[in-house]
Amino acid sequence: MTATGGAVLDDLQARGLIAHSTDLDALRAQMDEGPITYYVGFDPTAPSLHVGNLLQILTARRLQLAGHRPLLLVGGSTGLIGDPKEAGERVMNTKETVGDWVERIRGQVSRFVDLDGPSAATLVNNLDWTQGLSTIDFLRDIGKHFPVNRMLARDVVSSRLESGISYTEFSYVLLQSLDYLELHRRHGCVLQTGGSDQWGNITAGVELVRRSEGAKVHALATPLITKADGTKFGKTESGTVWLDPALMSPYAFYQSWIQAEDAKVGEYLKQFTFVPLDEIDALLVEHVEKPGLRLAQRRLAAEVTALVHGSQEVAAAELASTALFGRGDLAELPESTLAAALREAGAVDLAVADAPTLTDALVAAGLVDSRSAARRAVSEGGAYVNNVRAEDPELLLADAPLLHGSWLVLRKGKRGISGVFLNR
RNA sequence: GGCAGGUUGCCCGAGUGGCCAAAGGGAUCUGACUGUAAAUCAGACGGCAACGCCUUCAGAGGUUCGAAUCCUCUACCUGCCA
Repeated sequence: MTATGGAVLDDLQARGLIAHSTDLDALRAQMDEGPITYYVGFDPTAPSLHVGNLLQILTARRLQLAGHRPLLLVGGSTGLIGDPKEAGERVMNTKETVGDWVERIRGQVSRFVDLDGPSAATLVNNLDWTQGLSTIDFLRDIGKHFPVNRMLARDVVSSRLESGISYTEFSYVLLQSLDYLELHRRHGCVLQTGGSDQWGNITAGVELVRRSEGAKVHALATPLITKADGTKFGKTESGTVWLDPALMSPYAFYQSWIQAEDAKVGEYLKQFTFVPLDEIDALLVEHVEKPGLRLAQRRLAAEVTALVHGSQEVAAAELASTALFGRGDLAELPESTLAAALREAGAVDLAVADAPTLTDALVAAGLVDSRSAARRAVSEGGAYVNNVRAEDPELLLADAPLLHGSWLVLRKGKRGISGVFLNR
């Protein structure tokens, strides 16, 4: 944890955070000589960062804790262009939208690092050096270093040649490479980190710095985080796991980690938390003995939620989770606890006057997409009221056994929970 | 510019006049088992005032008692020839 200099690379490696790298020994030697400056970039493609980005922020934080200086780049210009992805051409967002997202993401990113002190982080925006750049200068100074035959050979690009790729996206790699060059010139940056999906862009930058400055700079890529079945991590049934509490409640965020698979929970603990490795190993031993207790998942959820939302939110999420998923009788929970738990998990207010039925409530709570789906859930035995399986989709909520006179706990399946507050 | 083929539900992909809300697979959801895990097995999977009705098969129009299926135009994609 307190590794400094180049030893931090051992920690990264032990945590399974290095999937690709340039010359690691040379990097280590340079880090041992003194603090280095490194950068990681985030493109504003959404109003918030997600857990995939979190891994990058935390990796940057680990390096900072080891005494190195982070440059956190939010891509005001690259976000306007769009990194080519296999799925196809990206939707172009307006400059206003991207500008707004840049601000939000700068705010998110800066919470995870120290902005003061000897290894203070600096926030940078690549709009600063692309705004005034003329096309002619760009093509002469940057473009000249990029052989099109090699650009075409890159996996993402070649996979897009069939389906089509715009010149805009094709050019993206030049901009990201330019970022590295600029940061090298302006800040002496000698390391870029990022996800393995960025490896091509990152090494292109390394190459550009070498060609135009004759300098040897470095790169590290974290692995693609996957679930046990090999699919991409960071999605729940409801979509992306966002860091912004406005887009995903801390409770839902906590839940997404609680549901981590046994086969993966150890990896996640190493990659997404600062818990010392020996402590993680000890925890995993315990977890293997008593997997049913889900100790590893609980610790993981608590640690990551604390990093992103703070320990107060962890307490609230834990309280809500224990209350709603615990073995105890819901009716025995004090009203304040129950209400707090349900407000945390998400609750809807319905009026007795509207004579809402179970079907209405399932829809209103967003547990199902349609009334058909609500009826289906009931007929499949997948709908529960106060943890008791419901039989009748037309059940009037007013006739249900209300907790403390006005609350119901609605559940669909194993994990979908919502509260209903019935107004009289 | 010419010729040929294609555009189907979340994705892939059958279907070429009625038996089609549309095969099959994937994803997803639910149940059983269990631990808010995985694997396995089973079921579901357009909507609704629901044994019926409504809206879907790129878009618009047409033929027909009846179209995803036939015709016309438009848009986009692919291959072959210039």
